[in-house]
Amino acid sequence: MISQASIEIGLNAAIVSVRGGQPHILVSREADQWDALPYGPFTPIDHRTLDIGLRNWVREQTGLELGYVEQLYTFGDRGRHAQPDDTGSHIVSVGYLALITEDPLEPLEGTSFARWYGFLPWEDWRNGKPSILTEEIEPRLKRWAAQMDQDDSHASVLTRPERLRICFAMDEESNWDEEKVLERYELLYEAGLAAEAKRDGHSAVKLWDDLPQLGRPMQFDHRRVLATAMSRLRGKLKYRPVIFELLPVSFTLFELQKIVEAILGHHVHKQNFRRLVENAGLVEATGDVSTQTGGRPAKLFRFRRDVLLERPSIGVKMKGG
Amino acid sequence: MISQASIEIGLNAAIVSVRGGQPHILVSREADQWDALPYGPFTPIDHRTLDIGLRNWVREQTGLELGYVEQLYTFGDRGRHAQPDDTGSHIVSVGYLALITEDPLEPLEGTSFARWYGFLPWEDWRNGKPSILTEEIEPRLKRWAAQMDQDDSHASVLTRPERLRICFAMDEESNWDEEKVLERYELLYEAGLAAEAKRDGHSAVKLWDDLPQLGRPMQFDHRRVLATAMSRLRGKLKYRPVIFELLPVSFTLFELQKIVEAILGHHVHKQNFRRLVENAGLVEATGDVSTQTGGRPAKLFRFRRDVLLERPSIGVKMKGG
DNA sequence: CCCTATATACTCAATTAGAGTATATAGACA
DNA sequence: TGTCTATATACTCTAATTGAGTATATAGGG
Repeated sequence: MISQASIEIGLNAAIVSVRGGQPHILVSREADQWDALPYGPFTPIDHRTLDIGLRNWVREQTGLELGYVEQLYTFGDRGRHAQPDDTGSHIVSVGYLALITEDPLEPLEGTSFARWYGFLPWEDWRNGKPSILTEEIEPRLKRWAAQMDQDDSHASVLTRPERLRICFAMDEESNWDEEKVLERYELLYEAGLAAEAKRDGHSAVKLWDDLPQLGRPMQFDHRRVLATAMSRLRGKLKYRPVIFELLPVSFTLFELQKIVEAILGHHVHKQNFRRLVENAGLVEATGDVSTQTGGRPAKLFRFRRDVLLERPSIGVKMKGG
Repeated sequence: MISQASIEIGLNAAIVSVRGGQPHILVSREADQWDALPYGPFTPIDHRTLDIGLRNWVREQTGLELGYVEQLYTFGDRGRHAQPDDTGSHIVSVGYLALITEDPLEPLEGTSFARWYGFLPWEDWRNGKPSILTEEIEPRLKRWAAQMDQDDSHASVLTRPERLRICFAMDEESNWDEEKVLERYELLYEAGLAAEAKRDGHSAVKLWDDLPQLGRPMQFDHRRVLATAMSRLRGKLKYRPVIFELLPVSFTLFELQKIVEAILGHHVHKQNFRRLVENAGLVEATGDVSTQTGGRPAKLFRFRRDVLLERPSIGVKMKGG
């Protein structure tokens, strides 16, 4: 009698915090289950806007008070494993990115912080090219690109080798683009190399029999949300001063640099980084110094809130070094 | 007996096309009603993803086959006039941006193309600073900034004068930031200067009695979606070659420039624009020339699709001139 | 007092961006 | 035919930005 199944709106948040030089996200972890992002339904009765709804259940569920929050994307095929005969309610999920500082209070029972490069290990180039790329991913992607079935020859304007080149820099001239996190994950999913693809019954998985775990999988489409968050944050860093949402009120320039590197997944040129940050007027000295650095004491800085009033585009653009 | 009202997902699209030097959007227009964006519900039974759903009902409703499509934002307070006692279904709306070329076929009955600067006239600086700013908007915004009520003294980290400075460049040093389209519309709404604010019973409207129409209003929150689309497109132009989605297969560099200027809302330096576009390898000469230009014949170019395989970030960054 | 580790300052070349001048080639029209 | 006008296209110049490197400063540890 009902012409369409009911729809539910799910909000899930990638809540990012850098601790001990590693970016982490808040996950709910249960035995024998993949990790999941904090998730809550949107109830328009209680909350006027999506943002308010998100802040509320995050507070209830984790005890955290979110500061910076940004909507990422709305996915209609949550988990991608809704079957055609599925009569239950359909879930549309709205992904969010939230940033918090290395935090005083521990999250509540059932949730914990997990390293985000545990889920997407090929994204961390701080110690050189990750071996998982050379040893596991690239050989399989090459096989997948060579094997061209009719099924999706029309699926894209680009061929599979071209897509590998763009997303994974799989030839000599190409450069690894740190912002293509989502594109890389989607491509791995499509090639059947993400455990979620197997769960969803994706056809490409039949190519592989002894597939190792390529990054920790997550429930539903949460790894996709995480990849979206990483893409967005890596991009936004370069033209908005969002990085300071991850830092304490006062910090040394080297601490700032380490946080930036943790997010970008590669090193930056130290001297140029200092120049950029200081010339852009992003920070001001507090007058204090930190002697905890192991060498000459470092001046402490704070974020200059006035930059919000100044130039429209400002951030920490910087390529490797 | 039901603990929450049912939720409906609405998809609406800002379908942009430049015709005769003016950007237009497709609207459905009825007598005695404000214009609305093409709107359709998302039915997960029929369409696996939101994008597919969008393309489908746009085809049915307007006869258009969309090419480039990009999700903008998901709003939970659609129309913002849902009352607390509203027992009907709640609508979450997902905004989309779509780009089509100046089109051969006319849209179906009931829909038509409307100039987007008709809705947001203060955004078009191609003929200098719009008079609506100096004569209507700025004096009222100054009054609104000066009048500080307790209601929202805590609403923002920035004061009202600071926000005016950032969004509307309302002092000597500040520059108009063409990408802040959404922020400007939101501020006008908040100041009670958008007709939609009056419709929604916003308290700030009581400041004004003889308020002229500041841009054509739209139904629901559609002018907000349009502003989001304009912001996104103006930004994206600068680092992705999306502009070509609005152009025919072959074009002169001046035609390309005119389209860019139409979107950005200001003029660019002609010689530098040429240099940028050619050096970036965005286009290649077709070998033909166009004598329709009124002066020396102009070489015709086409978009070089190979750029998609090359540099990760490429577009037409260019400030006024 | 030297060694090491980090902080901070400064230099230099290559590239890019903003603004302007100069030249080329069509049609219109005297 | 020649000149005017309008547009197209090429080139110059300067300032700012970026990528990469060298040099110097100041702490603690042995």
